[in-house]
Amino acid sequence: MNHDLLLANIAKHIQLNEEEKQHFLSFLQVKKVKKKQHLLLEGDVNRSAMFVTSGCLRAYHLDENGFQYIQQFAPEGWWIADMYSFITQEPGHLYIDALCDSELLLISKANLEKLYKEIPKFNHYFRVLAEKSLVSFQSRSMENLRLTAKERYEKFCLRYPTLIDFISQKQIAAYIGVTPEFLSKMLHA
Amino acid sequence: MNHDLLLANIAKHIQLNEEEKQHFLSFLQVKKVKKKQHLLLEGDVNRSAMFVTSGCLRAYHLDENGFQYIQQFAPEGWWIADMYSFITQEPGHLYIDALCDSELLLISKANLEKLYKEIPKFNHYFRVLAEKSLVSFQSRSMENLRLTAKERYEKFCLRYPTLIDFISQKQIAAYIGVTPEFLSKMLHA
DNA sequence: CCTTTTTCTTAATCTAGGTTATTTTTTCTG
DNA sequence: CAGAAAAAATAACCTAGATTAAGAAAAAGG
Repeated sequence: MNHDLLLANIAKHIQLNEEEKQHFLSFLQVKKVKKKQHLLLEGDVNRSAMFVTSGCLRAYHLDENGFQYIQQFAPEGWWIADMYSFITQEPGHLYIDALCDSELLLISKANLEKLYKEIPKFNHYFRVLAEKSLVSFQSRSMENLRLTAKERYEKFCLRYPTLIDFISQKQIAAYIGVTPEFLSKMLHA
Repeated sequence: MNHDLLLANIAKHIQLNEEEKQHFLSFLQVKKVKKKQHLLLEGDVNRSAMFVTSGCLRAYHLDENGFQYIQQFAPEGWWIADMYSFITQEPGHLYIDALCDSELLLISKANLEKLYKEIPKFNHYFRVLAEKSLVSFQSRSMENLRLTAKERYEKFCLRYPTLIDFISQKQIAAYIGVTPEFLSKMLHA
Protein backbone atom coordinates (compact mmCIF):
# COMPACT_ATOMS: atom_id res chain seq x y z
CA MET A 1 0.00 0.00 0.00
CA ASN A 2 1.03 3.60 -0.45
CA HIS A 3 0.78 4.25 3.28
CA ASP A 4 3.61 1.89 4.07
CA LEU A 5 6.38 4.28 3.12
CA LEU A 6 4.99 6.92 5.47
CA LEU A 7 4.39 4.50 8.34
CA ALA A 8 7.94 3.20 7.96
CA ASN A 9 9.23 6.77 8.07
CA ILE A 10 7.24 7.47 11.24
CA ALA A 11 8.32 4.19 12.85
CA LYS A 12 11.90 5.44 12.77
CA HIS A 13 10.96 8.11 15.30
CA ILE A 14 7.93 7.03 17.33
CA GLN A 15 6.17 3.74 18.14
CA LEU A 16 2.49 3.49 17.20
CA ASN A 17 0.12 0.67 18.09
CA GLU A 18 -2.38 -0.62 15.54
CA GLU A 19 -5.17 1.61 16.78
CA GLU A 20 -3.01 4.73 16.62
CA LYS A 21 -1.90 3.83 13.11
CA GLN A 22 -5.48 3.48 11.93
CA HIS A 23 -6.44 6.69 13.65
CA PHE A 24 -3.57 8.52 11.99
CA LEU A 25 -4.38 7.07 8.56
CA SER A 26 -7.98 8.22 8.90
CA PHE A 27 -6.66 11.80 8.88
CA LEU A 28 -4.97 11.37 5.51
CA GLN A 29 -6.25 11.93 2.03
CA VAL A 30 -4.78 10.31 -1.08
CA LYS A 31 -4.18 12.51 -4.09
CA LYS A 32 -2.88 11.78 -7.58
CA VAL A 33 -1.39 14.50 -9.75
CA LYS A 34 -0.22 14.60 -13.34
CA LYS A 35 3.13 15.95 -14.47
CA LYS A 36 3.20 19.78 -14.42
CA GLN A 37 0.01 19.98 -12.34
CA HIS A 38 0.15 22.64 -9.63
CA LEU A 39 -0.74 21.87 -6.03
CA LEU A 40 -0.13 25.38 -4.76
CA LEU A 41 0.12 28.80 -6.37
CA GLU A 42 1.64 32.00 -5.02
CA GLY A 43 -0.98 33.72 -2.88
CA ASP A 44 -2.72 30.46 -1.95
CA VAL A 45 -3.03 29.31 1.62
CA ASN A 46 -1.30 25.94 1.93
CA ARG A 47 -3.97 23.95 3.77
CA SER A 48 -2.26 20.53 3.68
CA ALA A 49 1.22 19.15 4.15
CA MET A 50 2.07 16.59 1.47
CA PHE A 51 3.96 13.33 1.69
CA VAL A 52 5.14 11.92 -1.66
CA THR A 53 4.48 8.18 -1.99
CA SER A 54 5.53 8.09 -5.63
CA GLY A 55 6.82 10.59 -8.19
CA CYS A 56 8.41 13.94 -7.41
CA LEU A 57 7.26 17.43 -6.47
CA ARG A 58 9.10 20.72 -6.25
CA ALA A 59 8.53 24.00 -4.38
CA TYR A 60 9.75 27.17 -6.05
CA HIS A 61 9.65 30.92 -5.88
CA LEU A 62 9.04 33.08 -8.96
CA ASP A 63 10.73 36.46 -8.93
CA GLU A 64 9.63 39.71 -10.57
CA ASN A 65 11.69 38.89 -13.70
CA GLY A 66 10.10 35.47 -14.13
CA PHE A 67 13.07 33.50 -12.78
CA GLN A 68 12.35 30.38 -10.82
CA TYR A 69 14.28 29.61 -7.64
CA ILE A 70 13.68 26.07 -6.43
CA GLN A 71 13.49 25.78 -2.66
CA GLN A 72 13.34 22.02 -2.58
CA PHE A 73 12.54 18.88 -4.48
CA ALA A 74 10.42 16.16 -2.87
CA PRO A 75 11.07 12.73 -4.35
CA GLU A 76 9.40 9.60 -2.98
CA GLY A 77 9.43 9.48 0.82
CA TRP A 78 9.73 13.25 1.39
CA TRP A 79 7.35 15.75 2.97
CA ILE A 80 6.72 19.05 1.24
CA ALA A 81 4.71 22.20 2.00
CA ASP A 82 4.98 25.96 1.96
CA MET A 83 5.90 25.94 5.63
CA TYR A 84 5.29 29.64 6.11
CA SER A 85 1.78 29.42 4.74
CA PHE A 86 1.01 26.06 6.32
CA ILE A 87 2.00 27.26 9.79
CA THR A 88 0.35 30.65 9.65
CA GLN A 89 -2.53 29.69 7.31
CA GLU A 90 -1.90 32.93 5.47
CA PRO A 91 -1.24 33.34 1.73
CA GLY A 92 2.24 32.10 0.84
CA HIS A 93 4.86 32.93 -1.76
CA LEU A 94 5.67 29.51 -3.16
CA TYR A 95 4.46 27.43 -6.06
CA ILE A 96 4.36 23.65 -5.68
CA ASP A 97 3.98 21.42 -8.70
CA ALA A 98 4.67 17.89 -9.94
CA LEU A 99 7.77 17.07 -12.02
CA CYS A 100 6.13 13.79 -13.09
CA ASP A 101 2.92 11.91 -12.36
CA SER A 102 2.88 11.53 -8.60
CA GLU A 103 0.89 10.14 -5.70
CA LEU A 104 0.56 11.96 -2.42
CA LEU A 105 -0.81 11.67 1.07
CA LEU A 106 -2.20 14.92 2.42
CA ILE A 107 -2.81 15.93 6.00
CA SER A 108 -4.72 19.14 6.54
CA LYS A 109 -3.63 21.71 9.09
CA ALA A 110 -6.87 21.12 11.00
CA ASN A 111 -6.36 17.35 11.11
CA LEU A 112 -2.74 17.80 12.12
CA GLU A 113 -3.79 19.95 15.08
CA LYS A 114 -6.31 17.26 16.05
CA LEU A 115 -3.60 14.64 15.71
CA TYR A 116 -1.30 16.58 18.06
CA LYS A 117 -4.09 16.63 20.65
CA GLU A 118 -5.19 13.05 20.28
CA ILE A 119 -1.80 11.40 19.84
CA PRO A 120 0.70 13.84 21.37
CA LYS A 121 3.75 11.85 20.36
CA PHE A 122 3.22 13.20 16.83
CA ASN A 123 4.54 16.46 18.26
CA HIS A 124 7.78 14.62 18.70
CA TYR A 125 7.74 13.20 15.16
CA PHE A 126 7.12 16.54 13.50
CA ARG A 127 9.52 18.33 15.84
CA VAL A 128 12.30 16.00 14.77
CA LEU A 129 11.39 16.47 11.09
CA ALA A 130 11.39 20.24 11.51
CA GLU A 131 14.74 20.13 13.29
CA LYS A 132 16.37 18.01 10.59
CA SER A 133 14.98 20.21 7.87
CA LEU A 134 16.18 23.26 9.80
CA VAL A 135 19.72 21.90 9.94
CA SER A 136 19.67 21.26 6.24
CA PHE A 137 18.42 24.76 5.34
CA GLN A 138 20.87 26.34 7.77
CA SER A 139 23.68 24.65 5.87
CA ARG A 140 22.25 25.53 2.53
CA SER A 141 21.79 29.20 3.33
CA MET A 142 25.49 29.52 4.11
CA GLU A 143 26.55 27.26 1.25
CA ASN A 144 24.69 29.51 -1.15
CA LEU A 145 26.96 32.40 -0.13
CA ARG A 146 30.14 30.48 0.42
CA LEU A 147 30.37 27.97 -2.38
CA THR A 148 30.98 28.41 -6.11
CA ALA A 149 28.40 27.21 -8.63
CA LYS A 150 30.37 24.01 -9.20
CA GLU A 151 30.49 23.26 -5.48
CA ARG A 152 26.76 23.93 -5.15
CA TYR A 153 26.20 21.52 -8.04
CA GLU A 154 28.12 18.85 -6.16
CA LYS A 155 26.05 19.44 -3.02
CA PHE A 156 22.91 19.09 -5.11
CA CYS A 157 24.15 15.72 -6.39
CA LEU A 158 24.76 14.53 -2.84
CA ARG A 159 21.40 15.75 -1.56
CA TYR A 160 19.32 14.35 -4.41
CA PRO A 161 21.25 11.43 -5.95
CA THR A 162 18.10 9.98 -7.52
CA LEU A 163 17.31 13.18 -9.40
CA ILE A 164 20.54 13.83 -11.28
CA ASP A 165 19.59 11.81 -14.34
CA PHE A 166 15.89 12.35 -14.01
CA ILE A 167 15.32 16.11 -14.01
CA SER A 168 16.42 18.66 -16.60
CA GLN A 169 19.51 20.83 -16.26
CA LYS A 170 17.18 23.80 -16.19
CA GLN A 171 15.70 22.53 -12.91
CA ILE A 172 19.13 21.97 -11.43
CA ALA A 173 20.20 25.46 -12.49
CA ALA A 174 17.12 26.91 -10.75
CA TYR A 175 18.04 25.00 -7.58
CA ILE A 176 21.71 25.98 -7.41
CA GLY A 177 20.95 29.55 -8.48
CA VAL A 178 22.71 29.93 -11.84
CA THR A 179 21.44 30.44 -15.38
CA PRO A 180 20.92 27.31 -17.52
CA GLU A 181 23.52 28.76 -19.95
CA PHE A 182 26.14 28.92 -17.25
CA LEU A 183 25.36 25.44 -15.95
CA SER A 184 25.73 24.01 -19.44
CA LYS A 185 29.07 25.78 -19.90
CA MET A 186 30.23 24.61 -16.49
CA LEU A 187 29.35 20.97 -17.16
CA HIS A 188 31.24 21.00 -20.47
CA ALA A 189 34.28 22.86 -19.27
CA MET B 1 15.07 38.17 37.12
CA ASN B 2 16.83 36.87 34.08
CA HIS B 3 14.39 33.97 33.76
CA ASP B 4 11.47 36.27 33.07
CA LEU B 5 12.32 36.91 29.45
CA LEU B 6 12.42 33.19 28.74
CA LEU B 7 9.23 32.42 30.67
CA ALA B 8 7.45 35.21 28.80
CA ASN B 9 8.66 33.75 25.51
CA ILE B 10 7.38 30.29 26.50
CA ALA B 11 4.06 31.68 27.73
CA LYS B 12 3.35 32.84 24.18
CA HIS B 13 3.13 29.21 23.11
CA ILE B 14 2.23 26.97 26.06
CA GLN B 15 0.64 27.47 29.50
CA LEU B 16 2.68 26.35 32.50
CA ASN B 17 1.52 26.18 36.10
CA GLU B 18 3.81 27.31 38.91
CA GLU B 19 5.09 23.81 39.57
CA GLU B 20 5.94 23.21 35.92
CA LYS B 21 7.73 26.55 35.77
CA GLN B 22 9.86 25.69 38.75
CA HIS B 23 10.56 22.25 37.38
CA PHE B 24 11.62 23.73 34.07
CA LEU B 25 13.82 26.36 35.72
CA SER B 26 15.57 23.65 37.72
CA PHE B 27 16.89 22.27 34.40
CA LEU B 28 18.58 25.57 33.49
CA GLN B 29 22.02 26.82 34.22
CA VAL B 30 23.00 30.50 34.25
CA LYS B 31 26.20 31.47 32.45
CA LYS B 32 27.99 34.78 32.03
CA VAL B 33 30.44 35.38 29.21
CA LYS B 34 32.77 38.21 28.35
CA LYS B 35 33.00 39.85 24.94
CA LYS B 36 34.89 37.64 22.42
CA GLN B 37 34.65 34.58 24.68
CA HIS B 38 33.86 31.39 22.79
CA LEU B 39 31.06 29.07 23.87
CA LEU B 40 31.63 26.55 21.11
CA LEU B 41 34.50 25.76 18.76
CA GLU B 42 34.49 23.83 15.50
CA GLY B 43 34.76 20.14 16.34
CA ASP B 44 33.09 20.53 19.74
CA VAL B 45 29.89 18.73 20.61
CA ASN B 46 27.25 21.34 21.43
CA ARG B 47 25.90 19.95 24.70
CA SER B 48 23.55 22.84 25.58
CA ALA B 49 21.11 25.09 23.80
CA MET B 50 21.53 28.72 24.87
CA PHE B 51 18.97 31.42 25.52
CA VAL B 52 20.34 34.97 25.62
CA THR B 53 18.96 36.99 28.54
CA SER B 54 21.30 39.92 27.90
CA GLY B 55 23.99 40.78 25.38
CA CYS B 56 24.46 39.16 21.99
CA LEU B 57 25.99 35.97 20.59
CA ARG B 58 26.75 34.87 17.07
CA ALA B 59 27.20 31.50 15.34
CA TYR B 60 29.62 31.37 12.43
CA HIS B 61 31.43 29.06 10.08
CA LEU B 62 35.11 29.48 9.26
CA ASP B 63 36.13 28.37 5.78
CA GLU B 64 39.47 27.01 4.61
CA ASN B 65 40.64 30.54 3.65
CA GLY B 66 39.84 31.97 7.05
CA PHE B 67 36.64 33.73 6.00
CA GLN B 68 33.84 33.90 8.51
CA TYR B 69 30.25 33.27 7.43
CA ILE B 70 27.77 34.23 10.12
CA GLN B 71 24.82 31.88 10.34
CA GLN B 72 22.92 33.91 12.87
CA PHE B 73 23.10 36.54 15.56
CA ALA B 74 21.32 35.99 18.87
CA PRO B 75 20.48 39.24 20.64
CA GLU B 76 18.49 39.31 23.89
CA GLY B 77 15.51 36.95 23.82
CA TRP B 78 16.87 34.58 21.15
CA TRP B 79 17.85 30.92 21.33
CA ILE B 80 21.12 29.82 19.75
CA ALA B 81 22.92 26.50 19.23
CA ASP B 82 24.76 24.51 16.61
CA MET B 83 21.57 22.62 15.80
CA TYR B 84 23.33 19.87 13.89
CA SER B 85 25.66 19.09 16.75
CA PHE B 86 23.04 19.63 19.45
CA ILE B 87 20.60 17.20 17.82
CA THR B 88 23.08 14.50 16.92
CA GLN B 89 25.52 15.10 19.80
CA GLU B 90 28.34 14.74 17.30
CA PRO B 91 31.14 17.26 16.63
CA GLY B 92 29.81 20.30 14.79
CA HIS B 93 31.19 22.83 12.35
CA LEU B 94 30.20 26.10 13.96
CA TYR B 95 31.83 28.54 16.32
CA ILE B 96 29.68 30.42 18.80
CA ASP B 97 31.01 33.46 20.62
CA ALA B 98 29.89 36.63 22.39
CA LEU B 99 29.85 40.01 20.62
CA CYS B 100 29.63 41.74 24.00
CA ASP B 101 29.42 40.71 27.65
CA SER B 102 26.35 38.51 27.82
CA GLU B 103 24.22 36.44 30.14
CA LEU B 104 22.76 33.12 29.10
CA LEU B 105 20.48 30.36 30.25
CA LEU B 106 21.64 26.90 29.19
CA ILE B 107 19.66 23.72 28.90
CA SER B 108 21.64 20.55 28.29
CA LYS B 109 20.56 17.99 25.71
CA ALA B 110 20.07 15.46 28.53
CA ASN B 111 17.88 17.81 30.54
CA LEU B 112 15.90 18.75 27.46
CA GLU B 113 15.13 15.08 26.79
CA LYS B 114 14.02 14.72 30.42
CA LEU B 115 11.89 17.81 30.05
CA TYR B 116 10.16 16.34 26.96
CA LYS B 117 9.30 13.24 28.98
CA GLU B 118 8.21 14.98 32.15
CA ILE B 119 6.37 17.93 30.62
CA PRO B 120 5.44 16.79 27.08
CA LYS B 121 4.02 20.14 26.05
CA PHE B 122 7.60 21.37 25.71
CA ASN B 123 7.66 19.25 22.55
CA HIS B 124 5.09 21.68 21.24
CA TYR B 125 7.08 24.74 22.30
CA PHE B 126 10.30 23.59 20.68
CA ARG B 127 8.47 22.26 17.60
CA VAL B 128 7.00 25.71 17.03
CA LEU B 129 10.42 27.33 17.53
CA ALA B 130 12.02 24.90 15.08
CA GLU B 131 9.27 25.52 12.53
CA LYS B 132 9.63 29.29 12.74
CA SER B 133 13.36 29.09 12.47
CA LEU B 134 12.97 26.70 9.54
CA VAL B 135 10.76 29.18 7.69
CA SER B 136 13.29 31.89 8.26
CA PHE B 137 16.25 29.83 6.99
CA GLN B 138 14.22 28.60 4.00
CA SER B 139 13.68 32.23 3.00
CA ARG B 140 17.26 33.14 3.64
CA SER B 141 18.69 30.30 1.60
CA MET B 142 16.80 31.49 -1.45
CA GLU B 143 17.41 35.16 -0.73
CA ASN B 144 21.14 34.47 -0.68
CA LEU B 145 20.92 33.31 -4.31
CA ARG B 146 18.25 35.67 -5.53
CA LEU B 147 19.03 39.03 -4.00
CA THR B 148 21.86 41.47 -4.63
CA ALA B 149 24.22 42.44 -1.81
CA LYS B 150 22.26 45.66 -1.26
CA GLU B 151 18.97 43.78 -0.95
CA ARG B 152 20.53 41.30 1.45
CA TYR B 153 21.77 44.23 3.52
CA GLU B 154 18.22 45.56 3.69
CA LYS B 155 16.91 42.16 4.82
CA PHE B 156 19.59 42.12 7.51
CA CYS B 157 18.38 45.50 8.77
CA LEU B 158 14.81 44.21 8.95
CA ARG B 159 15.78 41.00 10.70
CA TYR B 160 18.09 42.58 13.29
CA PRO B 161 17.02 46.21 13.72
CA THR B 162 18.72 46.43 17.11
CA LEU B 163 22.10 45.40 15.71
CA ILE B 164 22.60 47.87 12.89
CA ASP B 165 24.30 50.52 14.99
CA PHE B 166 25.78 48.12 17.46
CA ILE B 167 27.89 45.66 15.47
CA SER B 168 30.74 46.41 13.07
CA GLN B 169 30.38 46.50 9.29
CA LYS B 170 32.73 43.57 9.19
CA GLN B 171 30.15 41.44 11.04
CA ILE B 172 27.38 42.55 8.73
CA ALA B 173 29.52 41.77 5.70
CA ALA B 174 30.15 38.26 7.06
CA TYR B 175 26.40 37.81 7.51
CA ILE B 176 25.31 38.98 4.06
CA GLY B 177 28.23 37.23 2.38
CA VAL B 178 30.31 40.05 0.90
CA THR B 179 33.78 41.38 1.65
CA PRO B 180 34.05 44.29 4.11
CA GLU B 181 35.63 46.31 1.27
CA PHE B 182 32.61 45.82 -0.93
CA LEU B 183 30.14 46.62 1.86
CA SER B 184 31.98 49.85 2.60
CA LYS B 185 31.92 50.81 -1.08
CA MET B 186 28.24 49.90 -1.34
CA LEU B 187 27.25 51.99 1.70
CA HIS B 188 29.06 55.05 0.35
CA ALA B 189 27.87 54.77 -3.26
C1' DC C 1 5.13 10.35 -37.51
C1' DC C 2 5.38 15.14 -38.05
C1' DT C 3 5.08 19.71 -35.76
C1' DT C 4 5.70 22.57 -31.95
C1' DT C 5 7.73 23.49 -27.80
C1' DT C 6 11.23 23.06 -24.67
C1' DT C 7 15.84 22.25 -23.53
C1' DC C 8 20.69 22.40 -24.44
C1' DT C 9 24.87 24.32 -26.42
C1' DT C 10 28.11 27.82 -27.84
C1' DA C 11 30.05 32.21 -27.95
C1' DA C 12 30.67 37.26 -27.44
C1' DT C 13 30.11 40.78 -24.26
C1' DC C 14 29.06 42.82 -19.72
C1' DT C 15 28.79 43.55 -14.48
C1' DA C 16 28.42 42.62 -9.46
C1' DG C 17 31.33 41.75 -6.41
C1' DG C 18 36.27 39.99 -5.28
C1' DT C 19 41.28 40.89 -4.63
C1' DT C 20 45.15 43.40 -3.30
C1' DA C 21 47.24 47.26 -1.46
C1' DT C 22 47.45 51.61 1.01
C1' DT C 23 45.71 55.18 4.12
C1' DT C 24 42.68 56.89 7.65
C1' DT C 25 39.79 56.28 11.56
C1' DT C 26 38.18 54.01 15.52
C1' DT C 27 38.65 50.95 19.32
C1' DC C 28 41.14 48.40 22.76
C1' DT C 29 44.41 47.76 26.31
C1' DG C 30 47.92 48.52 29.48
C1' DC D 1 46.37 58.70 27.73
C1' DA D 2 49.68 56.64 24.46
C1' DG D 3 50.59 52.99 21.52
C1' DA D 4 48.88 48.95 19.26
C1' DA D 5 45.41 46.65 17.02
C1' DA D 6 41.32 46.41 14.59
C1' DA D 7 37.99 48.45 11.49
C1' DA D 8 36.80 51.34 7.73
C1' DA D 9 37.63 53.84 3.41
C1' DT D 10 39.39 54.29 -1.21
C1' DA D 11 41.06 52.81 -5.53
C1' DA D 12 42.98 49.98 -9.37
C1' DC D 13 42.44 45.82 -11.35
C1' DC D 14 40.41 40.99 -11.81
C1' DT D 15 36.89 37.03 -12.31
C1' DA D 16 32.63 34.21 -11.72
C1' DG D 17 28.70 34.21 -13.48
C1' DA D 18 24.87 37.09 -16.17
C1' DT D 19 23.08 38.59 -20.52
C1' DT D 20 21.92 38.28 -25.22
C1' DA D 21 21.54 35.91 -29.30
C1' DA D 22 21.22 32.11 -32.30
C1' DG D 23 21.42 27.41 -33.78
C1' DA D 24 21.08 22.22 -32.61
C1' DA D 25 19.00 18.57 -30.18
C1' DA D 26 15.55 16.51 -27.68
C1' DA D 27 10.99 15.89 -25.95
C1' DA D 28 6.05 16.45 -26.00
C1' DG D 29 1.80 16.22 -27.95
C1' DG D 30 -1.55 15.64 -31.25
